[in-house]
Amino acid sequence: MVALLEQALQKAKEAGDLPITQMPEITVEPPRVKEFGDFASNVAMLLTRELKKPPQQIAATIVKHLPEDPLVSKVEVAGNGFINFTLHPDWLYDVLRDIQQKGDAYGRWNVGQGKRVNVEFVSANPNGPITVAHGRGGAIGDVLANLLEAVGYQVTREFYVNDATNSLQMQHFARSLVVRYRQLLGEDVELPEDGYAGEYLVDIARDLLEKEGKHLAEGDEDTVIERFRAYAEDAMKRQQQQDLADFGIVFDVWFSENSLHTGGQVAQAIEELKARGYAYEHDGALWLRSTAFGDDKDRVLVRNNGQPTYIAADAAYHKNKFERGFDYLIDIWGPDHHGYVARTKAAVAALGYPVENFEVLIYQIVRLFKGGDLVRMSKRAGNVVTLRDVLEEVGKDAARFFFLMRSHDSPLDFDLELAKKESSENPVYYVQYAHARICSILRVAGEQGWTVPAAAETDLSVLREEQELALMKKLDEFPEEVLTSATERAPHRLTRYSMEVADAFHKFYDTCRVVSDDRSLTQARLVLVDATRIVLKNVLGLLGVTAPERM
RNA sequence: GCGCCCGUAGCUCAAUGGAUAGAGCAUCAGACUUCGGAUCUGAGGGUUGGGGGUUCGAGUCCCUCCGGGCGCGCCA
Repeated sequence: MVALLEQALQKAKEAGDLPITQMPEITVEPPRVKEFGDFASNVAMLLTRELKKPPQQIAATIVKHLPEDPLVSKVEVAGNGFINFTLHPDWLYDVLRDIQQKGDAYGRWNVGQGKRVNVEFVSANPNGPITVAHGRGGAIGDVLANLLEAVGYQVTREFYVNDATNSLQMQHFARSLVVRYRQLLGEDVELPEDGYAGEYLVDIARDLLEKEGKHLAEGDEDTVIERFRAYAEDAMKRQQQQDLADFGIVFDVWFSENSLHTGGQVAQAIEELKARGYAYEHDGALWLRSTAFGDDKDRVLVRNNGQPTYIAADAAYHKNKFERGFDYLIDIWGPDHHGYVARTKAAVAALGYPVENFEVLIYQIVRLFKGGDLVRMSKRAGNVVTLRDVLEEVGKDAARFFFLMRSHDSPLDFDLELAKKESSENPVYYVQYAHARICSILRVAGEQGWTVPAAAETDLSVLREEQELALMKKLDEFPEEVLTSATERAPHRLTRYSMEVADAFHKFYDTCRVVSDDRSLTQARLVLVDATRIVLKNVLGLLGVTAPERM
């Protein structure tokens, strides 16, 4: 279609009908309203400025020069200048053949050409369980990673562990654990003011007591704190790994912040920043000149007590990622971190790395609802709802799907009651049901001796019902949808698309019987139904949601 | 005060600068002697927060105002 339009423009130009100097970027898209045909192009409008003529007139000229094509059955110029193409249904039959031939690979691209992308997400501190908020970041990151792989990138999923032993948080965390441990021993001690009130610490303390005995809190304070810190952190990390695995996320790399400190990489990054002239001494501290790269103020790299700050470690971390050979870095952060985007980008730029290859995606908050009621959460009070709570309540599939029903930059209301419902109100069931229903049809067909025939050898031209054509068009959109979702960093588009496919299928099912006495119609519909199954399986696969054969 | 995100149907949200702004839920009215009714059909419902601008065309881009969320540490 694009090629046809290009030829038409070229011919019109040569004929002197359209004196254009520069070829416009020609795009073709399915129109909103199906009466306008199968594909539409807005080239004529794009040329109005240069040609100073109304778009309809330009469109008419283009159409006059449009070469004949056996696939195109009708070309019309709309009143506003759109050029609308109606195609012979044959092109849709090619879509089915394409799907059947490619199978799992239908929807995949190679635009990434094997370039390496590091997607860093979740990165929860090792001082508490994975929460629902992390769950959202997890779903976004994991599915974005799937999408990038699908379009041809080589992706590494990475979790940054904020395990710097000297951080205040980890110190408070360790102290709180010591208190819980002593309480279990019957001592009358209370949590410090900045302590962690969560029940999970009691569980860890109990575990510690059982496995290591009751003498762990003896000895000088620093030794005790460090002992408990190391134990708690390890236990926490294992639990996080398990929770995420149960959520369907397996990281390739768990990167330790502490290793940057102990390995000298933080110090090295600081030296490099100094050498490049982007670090300076002031008030006894060392500052990063982040304002040189658009930040509102400069940031402290090394405190006046000699301790490096978080941003120093982050500079070293991103430098490390580029040094590991990644072409692109994508960080996925929670809403409370958006203030750190500018300074982190500044650090990357100051170190001389291509900042345009470093993206940060900020997702917005998650509010949990139970029926109509908001579930209140507060980390300080220790009543955080964990990802595990949600998984136990609604299951992995519903959880992942729900986290991806909204754009990442829109707040998300997660209704636990709805996610649990086994009815059409629940979109994840709606989509899975479509898949199970297809499998059921194929089973029944199989029992009657039918198999899905090779599409290339099947007469598909009997597929003429409106619902059949609509379904095929929807299946045709899949590869484009994958590409857009990946490049726009919009994994949530997949949930919507999956619902549209399910919708188109259910409408087809309602009007068209697959297995019938009509041999050629049955064969053609088996191809269509199986192609739908493949697309549903592929899109659910990208979402990390199972495609059940029975429900 | 400054920065980021958001404001679209009763509710929750979609919509590479394109045509008559779409879904789901909710509400109301309908449809199975059939391969899975966890389904389908239909109806009502809108000044896209207000006002300016950019252009062939703006929910989308720019300015401004209003409203909401979050962040503004030598914490991570």
